[in-house]
Amino acid sequence: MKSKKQITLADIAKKLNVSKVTVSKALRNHSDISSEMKKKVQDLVDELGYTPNIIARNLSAKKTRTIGLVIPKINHHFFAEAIESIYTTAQKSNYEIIMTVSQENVDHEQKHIRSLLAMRVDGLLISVSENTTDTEIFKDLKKRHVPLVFFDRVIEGLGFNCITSDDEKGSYEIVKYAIEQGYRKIGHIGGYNNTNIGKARCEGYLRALKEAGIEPDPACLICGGFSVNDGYRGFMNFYNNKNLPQMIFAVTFPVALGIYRAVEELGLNIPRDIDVVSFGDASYNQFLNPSITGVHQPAAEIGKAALELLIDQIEEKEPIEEKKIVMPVKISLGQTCIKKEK
Amino acid sequence: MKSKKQITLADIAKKLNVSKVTVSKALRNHSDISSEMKKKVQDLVDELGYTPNIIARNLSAKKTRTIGLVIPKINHHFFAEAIESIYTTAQKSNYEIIMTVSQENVDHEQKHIRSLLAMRVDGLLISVSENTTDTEIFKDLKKRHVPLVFFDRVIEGLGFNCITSDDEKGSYEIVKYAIEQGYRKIGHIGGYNNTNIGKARCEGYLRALKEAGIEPDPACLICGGFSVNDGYRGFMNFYNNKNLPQMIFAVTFPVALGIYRAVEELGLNIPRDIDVVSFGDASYNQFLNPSITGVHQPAAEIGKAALELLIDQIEEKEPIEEKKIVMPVKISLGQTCIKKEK
DNA sequence: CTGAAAGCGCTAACAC
DNA sequence: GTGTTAGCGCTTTCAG
Repeated sequence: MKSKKQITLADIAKKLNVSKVTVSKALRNHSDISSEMKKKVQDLVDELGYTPNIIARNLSAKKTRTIGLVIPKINHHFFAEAIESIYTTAQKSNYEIIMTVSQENVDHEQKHIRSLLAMRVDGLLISVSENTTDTEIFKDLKKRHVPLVFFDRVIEGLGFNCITSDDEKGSYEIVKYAIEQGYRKIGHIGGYNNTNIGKARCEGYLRALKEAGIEPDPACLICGGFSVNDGYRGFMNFYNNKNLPQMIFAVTFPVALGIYRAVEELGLNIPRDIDVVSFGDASYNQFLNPSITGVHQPAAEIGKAALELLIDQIEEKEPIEEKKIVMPVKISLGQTCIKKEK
Repeated sequence: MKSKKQITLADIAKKLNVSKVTVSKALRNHSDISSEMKKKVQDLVDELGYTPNIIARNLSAKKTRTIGLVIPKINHHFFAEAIESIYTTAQKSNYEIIMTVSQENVDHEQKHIRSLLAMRVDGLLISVSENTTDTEIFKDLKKRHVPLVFFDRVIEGLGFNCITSDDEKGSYEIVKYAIEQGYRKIGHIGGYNNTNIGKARCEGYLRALKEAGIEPDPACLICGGFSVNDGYRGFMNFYNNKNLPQMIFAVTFPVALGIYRAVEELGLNIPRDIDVVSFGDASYNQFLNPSITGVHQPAAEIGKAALELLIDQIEEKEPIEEKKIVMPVKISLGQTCIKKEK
């Protein structure tokens, strides 16, 4: 802000022949100040276009009413929706959000956390990158009593509150559903097992298979990331190994899109040649060709709940005890995974 | 941050029996300080887990290396992509972004601008809401010499730099293309004419019609917003008035999706009963049924260019003279708007 | 190479 | 009601 000169409290105090304190209080509508004084101050403020310096205020207040948000990606329907909801919620509660994007990169993630700490945010809302395995930095945050809530991609056991979808159950149910439709050879293009969601979704998948008496075939299980490219690569992998399952359970919606891309490139067809279900969805799913049957994730609710929990923690100053909130999910039917005639 | 007690420069200075200044300089790797001293400082910093207080630094530096970003929506492919690119660019240039979302609401927009100003961001990157008509606040920013760049949804003539897609030309070309495919009765579900993009896209549409000797039919032109719901409502409007064109040019990709939704609900079919082209696209467009033929917008490039321009302005302190950058667009073919046999 | 002093703009605590 | 004093944590002169 390289204006000619920022107007300060002192400027307007001088013009009014009062002290800075009077002006400061008047601005914050303090009961100390007479209403005439308040009016005089307000008028001058409007006239001069004075904008209070929040930085100075925060410095002396030692809090910022600001939340640091760390997410792996923006351009992914789940996160876009969660973020939007976090912003809406923050606005209602009069908090500012400083969002940072790790791009699934651990170094960025750590750098961002440090920046946010340096900016003295009142708390942190984090969804970790797919490569985050080192928990040192979080243990350190715990030691420093930094209010922190993990959402979606969480790290348990560190004493922080976590909010996730019911990953295991959702996965179990969608795979069970596929089995009920007559599919037997069901593959999984999954995430990394070091992430809670990668692991839980894989476990749900395996549980459904076992429960149906289907022996899981390791060759049908590919682990990688959560992006479109990971889905693409995963499918190509199956294809090149001449090991196409009948049905693939994609760990995320973007992974499913990656499968779609690969399938299209290869001149194959869904569901004729290969069928797909996924964990997670998108508002435009209904317009896909074919639309995907999958697990609907309450992204907005998760974002909102995470922020509210964090704010409680910040404001009520309660001792932080690890609490895990699991949001229910449900299957949403599309044009894939239709009953298979044997 | 309600830690037991934040460690400050003074703490580490005392432990080292030197002054705060020495520590401060050592931390910023100032040439004044001996390397032994620097090492001692660094070691203690690591040991104590000291995190510098950026707020205090910013207060005395009178700048923040922070950019304020104001956008109307997140969950819209254009913005999601632009934001992602802005964040990546910011990271490279070592700037922090504070993003705010107006939700297409003018009051929020103004409130956010004021907050960002109060936070003393070094500059502002803005894409205005669809309802923004009052330019007072921007004139005020101009008076205060606040570095500001508009992108996509811009306000011209105020002396700020603007970056947009080539809205008029892109619209002209897609409509011209539709005409070449044999469509004559072409409608437009457009945005508000008080926005640059709504206006320019409508103008391009009209120019193409006129050039082809087609008299524009006012009944085929519906103005509204840029969202999925606006597309839905627009289409229902046509339908209820029993005035369906052969082809609709949607002002944005979400508007096109709204049309898709309405069409599906009514049991109609694209392109059998009604055809659609749109301005803007999405990475998942290729998987839509049918995929849309439309104008491809370089969202990431626009975001990047906007931020770079802003940073130049902030750092070079050049006098700000209005500059308008128009990014070229191109038609991307999908499954709609296929040659029509008369 | 190091440090003392002053100040960034605001607020809390306590007088007057 | 209003003002004085004393910081918040850091940086920038400018002496030493």
